[in-house]
Amino acid sequence: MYQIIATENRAKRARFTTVHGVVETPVFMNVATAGAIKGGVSAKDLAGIGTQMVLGNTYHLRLRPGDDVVYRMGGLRRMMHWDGPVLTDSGGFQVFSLAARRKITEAGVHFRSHIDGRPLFIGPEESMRIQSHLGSTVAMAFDECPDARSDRAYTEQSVARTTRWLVRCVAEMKRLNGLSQTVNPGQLLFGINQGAVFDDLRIAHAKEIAAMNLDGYAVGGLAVGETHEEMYHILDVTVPHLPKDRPVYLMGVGTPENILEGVERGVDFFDCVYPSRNGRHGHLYTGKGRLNIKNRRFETDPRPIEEGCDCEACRNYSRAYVRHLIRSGEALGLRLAVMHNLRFYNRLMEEIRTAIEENRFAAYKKQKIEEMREL
RNA sequence: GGGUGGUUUCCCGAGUGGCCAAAGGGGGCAGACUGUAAAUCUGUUGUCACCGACUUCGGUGGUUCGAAUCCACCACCACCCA
Repeated sequence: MYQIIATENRAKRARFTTVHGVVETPVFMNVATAGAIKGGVSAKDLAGIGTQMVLGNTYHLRLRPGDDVVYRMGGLRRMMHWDGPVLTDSGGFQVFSLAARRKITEAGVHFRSHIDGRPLFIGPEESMRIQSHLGSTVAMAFDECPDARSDRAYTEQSVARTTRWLVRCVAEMKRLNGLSQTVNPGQLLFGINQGAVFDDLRIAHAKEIAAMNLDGYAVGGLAVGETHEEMYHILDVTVPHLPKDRPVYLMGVGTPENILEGVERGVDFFDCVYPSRNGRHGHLYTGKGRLNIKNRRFETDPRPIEEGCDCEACRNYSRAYVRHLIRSGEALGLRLAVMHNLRFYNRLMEEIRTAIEENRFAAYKKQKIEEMREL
């Protein structure tokens, strides 16, 4: 159930109620592709930093440990000991990121495993079955995420195929949810809008999938090579054509600024590898901008990563220590850095929600973006 | 005391007459990363007045048009024999 609590222009503050818990939006989902936040952060750690929802991946979990294994272990949520809602991506993004190792057909996509090269086929039905096995709260439709620079002809036929795949996803999910032995009754399905940077294709596709009465709608195929201006423009023209009474999810995005811009354009859900990956690489977020903790200037910096942050790293350790740990390849360094970044993102979303409730999001956003450029 | 091998740019380590400011690795410095093939990848790492010049390969002297590379002596280091 999706309930809008407050709005400010197109920005929405909403509540998404699922069988696995309530999600207050706008929300940033923490990315746990293979069933864990990379960098040594556990589900229990997430509970302590305000994470509401995590994301897992069909392709990765299918390969290892296998969705049948996850199923036998009681589903991804139980296996990773996460009580809250989980969204699983469909493998659609891997059609893009593993472009060199796959072949697309009408039936689906033939991959070669990035782990051992073995063949793997995922089509709409397979993706739904795997996600059902994983026991996620929200399953994503199996789509193709084309490169932002794809030409119009390719994009047109790609979007048309993604739509045909969506019809099959809906049918298969309906079948799975209707089985008496179903793994997780009531699993939700989000559709995905595509169309690269072509306004008319985006709009036509949005209208087409909006009519399919899905549980939520994602805008995919963004932040894959186009400029920020193009991404914001696509949101401007696309989101208004998605159902007002369903959550909107901007897939894979993004930077704190991208998120603020997305919220302003009506987005509820975000996810991105940035906080975890950048954390592992020593790029730490603060309200005044991003700092590369590996830089020499932090060698003897006694301050916490960010003054006033309540994460484990900032409450207990200096920048100098975190710098040393990261540079030394210590697991603790990765963990502290990732925890800090996730806490930063979670806190940003908390502030955004409050700002919308208090009808001052526009001012908050403007000030936040300015402050984040101070470093 | 005798013998053999060695001493290369921050470190390790290639290089045995010109294509060498000198491979490669490490370390250092900086950058990239957006539904995670990513604890990964890229650039850079003698000096400068930097499309060119200068200084450098233990030290000094020599051979040569030309030396990190050849010769002599010296200084250290390693191992072996007394």
